[in-house]
Amino acid sequence: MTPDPRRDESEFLANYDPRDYDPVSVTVDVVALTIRDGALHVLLVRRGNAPYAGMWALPGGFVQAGGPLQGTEAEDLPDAAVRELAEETGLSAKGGVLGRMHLEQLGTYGSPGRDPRMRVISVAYLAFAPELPDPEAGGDAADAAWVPVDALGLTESGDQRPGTTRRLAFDHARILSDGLERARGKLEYTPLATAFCGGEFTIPELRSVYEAVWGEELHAGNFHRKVLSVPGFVESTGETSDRGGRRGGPKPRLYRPGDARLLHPALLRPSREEEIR
Amino acid sequence: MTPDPRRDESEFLANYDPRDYDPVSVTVDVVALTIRDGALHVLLVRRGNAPYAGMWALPGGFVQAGGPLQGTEAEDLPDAAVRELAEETGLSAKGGVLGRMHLEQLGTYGSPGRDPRMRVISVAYLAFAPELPDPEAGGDAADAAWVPVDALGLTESGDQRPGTTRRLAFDHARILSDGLERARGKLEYTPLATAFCGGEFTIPELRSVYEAVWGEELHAGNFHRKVLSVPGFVESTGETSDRGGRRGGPKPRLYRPGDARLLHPALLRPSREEEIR
DNA sequence: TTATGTTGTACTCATCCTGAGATGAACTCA
DNA sequence: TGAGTTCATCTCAGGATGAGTACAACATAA
Repeated sequence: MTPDPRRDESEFLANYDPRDYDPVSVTVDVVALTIRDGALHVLLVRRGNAPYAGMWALPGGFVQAGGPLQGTEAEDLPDAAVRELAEETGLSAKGGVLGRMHLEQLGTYGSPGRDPRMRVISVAYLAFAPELPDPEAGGDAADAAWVPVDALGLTESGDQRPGTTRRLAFDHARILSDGLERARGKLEYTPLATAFCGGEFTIPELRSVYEAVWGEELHAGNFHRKVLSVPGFVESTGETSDRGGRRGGPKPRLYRPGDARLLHPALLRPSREEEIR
Repeated sequence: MTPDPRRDESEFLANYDPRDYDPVSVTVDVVALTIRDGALHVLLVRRGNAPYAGMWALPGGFVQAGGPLQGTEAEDLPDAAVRELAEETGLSAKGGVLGRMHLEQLGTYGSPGRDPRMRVISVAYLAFAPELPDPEAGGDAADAAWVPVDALGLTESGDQRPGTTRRLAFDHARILSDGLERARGKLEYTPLATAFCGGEFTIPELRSVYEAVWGEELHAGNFHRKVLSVPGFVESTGETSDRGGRRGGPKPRLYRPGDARLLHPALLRPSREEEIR
């Protein structure tokens, strides 16, 4: 049940006055992940003003509520996430890469006191992107960059280790930790690792995505067999890659994402044994 | 990044006026599931007033923002979920069953127009409860009841089949569908099925939980072997059940929930094959 | 050119997990 | 007493997995 049902609709609207209510702000924050140089990176912006001036934060901002006061259109939550991402990266929201990128809701963070100024409920989104250009600081940000997640010193409990230079504002260390754990899990039972690659990729490239997200090396032969045996994971293009920069070996074959939405059987990560309880 | 960082904190608070902003309301809705007579039930309340008067809805309501206008304490989101559940069931929130019940965030629903009155962002929670007494309609509800989910005619796309008598208000059919799918998945890789049982249970009782949630019969022998072989899923009490009502056979042994938080290896549901793409 | 090291792909093999069925003992009900 | 049901365990075949091996294709250095 959503708001107060004790008045009927027209009566409610006639009697409603926002001044009767304590204000709650709703924002979206985006955990945008990509692979650069074989390492997992997250998009961060640097805050120019208090609170948390100089610290880094996830890109995000207000959801446009829709109404007469600001004169904005009401905006759906995923649209707000893409808009905020576009404002920070300088990429176009609709036609470009951002429109085809994988985006899913991560969770909502609303503890009292998570923003020192006022009550803020933040809906976090998780995005998987292929390699994108360096962002241009825009909007409210003093700076914006793809940052290797290993450089943030995240602990399992959602904090940052003491001594980490890049500190995260608000509860964004927790949100990012949750996003990383979600990403690690998603790679197990969905084909979303292909969302980190471009339109075509080789099996070794796909393997390097898994290794970057999971943080451990995988057995090349078994990975190859597994990917090709799961129906709908990838489909062959018939071509071979001529990308340079490799240190030897035959030209790897090229593949496209398949049409499966779930991997069956799943690709379970080896380290899962230890973190069971 | 959360709100406007262009002013510092004290300046922001001095200049902040909620009348400058279009209002957004934040509610929590709860998908509370339990097993009754071997069938999966969800807690629903019947709306007494417009909009959607006479229709059924998930229990829920406003989050207390905290502030001078209503004079309420700021309330964390899970606390709001438990409070709303307590108001509908008549059970005590803190000490009783509701305090020990499994509760997790399901997702946030904020499409413009999902509430005809105003912009409402709803944070949905998912609860697994052991068998609870019939609820007493309280708070805003005209009626409250545990309803078999099969009687709601839910389709995979989150709608209700035409001809279903109990219609769900707002987008609650979608929220409930998402909650059911989450529950089905959770049973695969977590020991949360035990949250539907009381403190002690038999393997056949646990199996009936899986069968009710997954909607398919399981092989008794294989299920037994699997549950006992997964480390930390259940631990024996050494006792046997003397519960009546069974149609024959030896007295089953009693078990307690174990200390595992994840099932490894997982208990995969057989029907997963068909819904892969 | 040759030698060396690296990489992509394919194969083997022992082990584990799973699904399907069978068995026997314990219990209820007619 | 007999028939039917249920709990618990066992067997067996097939599939999936982890670890290792093999070899050709390629880059680079000697």
